Amino acid sequence: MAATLSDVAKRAGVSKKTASRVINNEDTVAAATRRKVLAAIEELGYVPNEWAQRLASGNSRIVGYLIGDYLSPYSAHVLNGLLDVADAAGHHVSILRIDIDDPQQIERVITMARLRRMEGIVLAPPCHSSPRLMGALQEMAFPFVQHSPSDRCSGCAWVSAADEQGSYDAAWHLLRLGHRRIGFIQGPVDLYVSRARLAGYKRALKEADIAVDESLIKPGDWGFESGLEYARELLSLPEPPTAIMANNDVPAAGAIQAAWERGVNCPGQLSVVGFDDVPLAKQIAPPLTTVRQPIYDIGATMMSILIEEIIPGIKSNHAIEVPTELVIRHSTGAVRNQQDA
Amino acid sequence: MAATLSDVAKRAGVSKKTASRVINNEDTVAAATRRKVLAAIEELGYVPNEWAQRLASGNSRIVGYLIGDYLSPYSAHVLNGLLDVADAAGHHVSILRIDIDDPQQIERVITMARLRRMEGIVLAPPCHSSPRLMGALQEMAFPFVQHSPSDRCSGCAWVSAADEQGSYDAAWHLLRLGHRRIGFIQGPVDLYVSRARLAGYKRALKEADIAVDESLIKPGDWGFESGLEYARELLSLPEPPTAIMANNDVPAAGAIQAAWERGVNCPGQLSVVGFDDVPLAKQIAPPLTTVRQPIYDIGATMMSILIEEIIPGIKSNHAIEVPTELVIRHSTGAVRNQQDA
DNA sequence: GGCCATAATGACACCGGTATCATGAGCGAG
DNA sequence: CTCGCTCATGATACCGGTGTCATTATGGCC
Repeated sequence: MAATLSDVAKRAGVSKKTASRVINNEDTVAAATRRKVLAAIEELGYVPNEWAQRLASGNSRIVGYLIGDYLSPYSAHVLNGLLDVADAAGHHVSILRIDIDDPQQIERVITMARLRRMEGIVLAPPCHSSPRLMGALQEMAFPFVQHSPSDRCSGCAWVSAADEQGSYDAAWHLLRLGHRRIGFIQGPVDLYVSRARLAGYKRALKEADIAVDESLIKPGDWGFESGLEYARELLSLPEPPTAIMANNDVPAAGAIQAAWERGVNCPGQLSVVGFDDVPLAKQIAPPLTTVRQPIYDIGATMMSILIEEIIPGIKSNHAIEVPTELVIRHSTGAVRNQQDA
Repeated sequence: MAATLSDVAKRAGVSKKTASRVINNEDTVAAATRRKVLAAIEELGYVPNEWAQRLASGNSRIVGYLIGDYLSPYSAHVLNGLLDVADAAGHHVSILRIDIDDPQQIERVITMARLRRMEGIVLAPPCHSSPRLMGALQEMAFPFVQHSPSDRCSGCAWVSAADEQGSYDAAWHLLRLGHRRIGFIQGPVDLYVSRARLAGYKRALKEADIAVDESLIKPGDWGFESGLEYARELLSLPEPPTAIMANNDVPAAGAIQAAWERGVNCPGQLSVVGFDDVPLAKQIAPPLTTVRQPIYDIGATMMSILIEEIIPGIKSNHAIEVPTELVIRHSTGAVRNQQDA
């Protein structure tokens, strides 16, 4: 059906190899020959078969993007960055979705990676909380980059936002507005980012000479429901916080909804700060003050270092922390006097 | 490095073809032989090379997902459905992102599809508004499914939500609450879905004996900003609407924010209805009344019919409309008497 | 004019599988 | 015992490219 390299070669009156040289822009082809081959390609509408090329040349140029569960808006945005860089470099991105808690699925990842002859993998956050998976990958010497570091894997490559600093900045923003009781809704506590962001919050409080009140710190799972639920709990406290920081914009939106539910004005009576700056942040009312991570850039950077350095085995420092930026919108305001509240 | 089929065959003392038979579960292999081969596979840790299999067998099992611009939260959710079905069927999904307005990009799509030997393509909404692309695909007899129909392509396969009916239901919900002036923010007017949803709105108004006031109908582009902007315009009208329907949840959130900006209470003074029921819908305050589309299922259905019927060339009716469901949350309420407003 | 370096090209094996068809073994029937 | 048939298996070509290395043509130099 489709024209093959042999067809092109025959038509141009050259060997397969010479036709191949033209396609790959090798420089040892005479100008006249090149023209003949290009003409044949044009006439036949030839398009090479990538899979045959990859098989023959021995490099698959396929990288995996491993995400726990489903593709979220957040990971979709990371994926945009991954895809742009991968496309430009002629690499494919194969999406692997797994349930990280199921040990069998980890086998499946390894199998898929080998089945598809992937050359490397990008790991989305919850994935590198699995010691089994990390162990298996390291044992196989399988190239990978993590999105955010993990303490189980020292020396591993990662790209991450400056979580601790970002959280610290957000906390100081609230402190400067006069808030003294600041609630904190964490993400999954076994994740590095959750702990880093909590650490930033605590560092800021310490600098401001405010004792950490553990009753104001709640766990969470990055979901909307957890933000909603824990914010309700915080607002029900005998002495509720005047501000809530969430580890992520989605639970921050939950906190705003919790305030709305009971008629607590935001930012009048409750300030809320998120983290990430996903599209949601500016789509809610009030628009959310949040710590912007360059999500797209993190994706692009991970793919760059994976393709350019890690897969070729170039040694370099693959721990990249990118700065965050506090984006002040309308969900935060000066703390009111008690009688106003 | 990795064991090949030849290695397995050698170790098991059989021919490559027999080893291949075992791998593909062909039934003409003696039980004893099968055991030997399986043992060899186990010992060598053999995993077949999918690309070699695909090259040799002549079917690539690759399908494309073509989206305009970037992967949005909405298309990411469609993709989840696509991926689940594709994975189960052993197919790969290759994401193609293009700028639909650039004619050169259309060439690129065709080239990529041929380069990667894709067997079919799923087209996300804005893509089938390009007559050039559709023409090229039809001319090549390239298998594809559209997400939502397009009038430029009669007889083409598509899967879509019941847009007209969903919009009609939403409009009646508002009518029953007593609303007589209902603003409408459309999506891109050249898209089928935009027109279908507008048609449902008009049908409901007609049934309720309400004349369509064109000043209440605004265009839009599915973006948040357009919802915000057009809602501002609607609220600035001398006789503003008491409710706004948007073609999509994102601009509906924009409408809610526009109301918030000027202190218009939602749903007290303004009801807002969206469309799609993306996660955003329940993450805003007030939670959005919207028309739920089974987004994931639409993705899954598109992939199913593409793989099972369209690529094999089985004739059947590939125009599938899936029902929508009105989800009533808190952004809609009974219209108030004028003096309250 | 003869020699050698260099540029251009082709023959052929190979990547890791599958498909076709021939062949040999085993077995029941005549 | 032999024929004919089915079942299991293997030899070999092939998918559509790339890599290696040998070969041929060309040109510069002594």
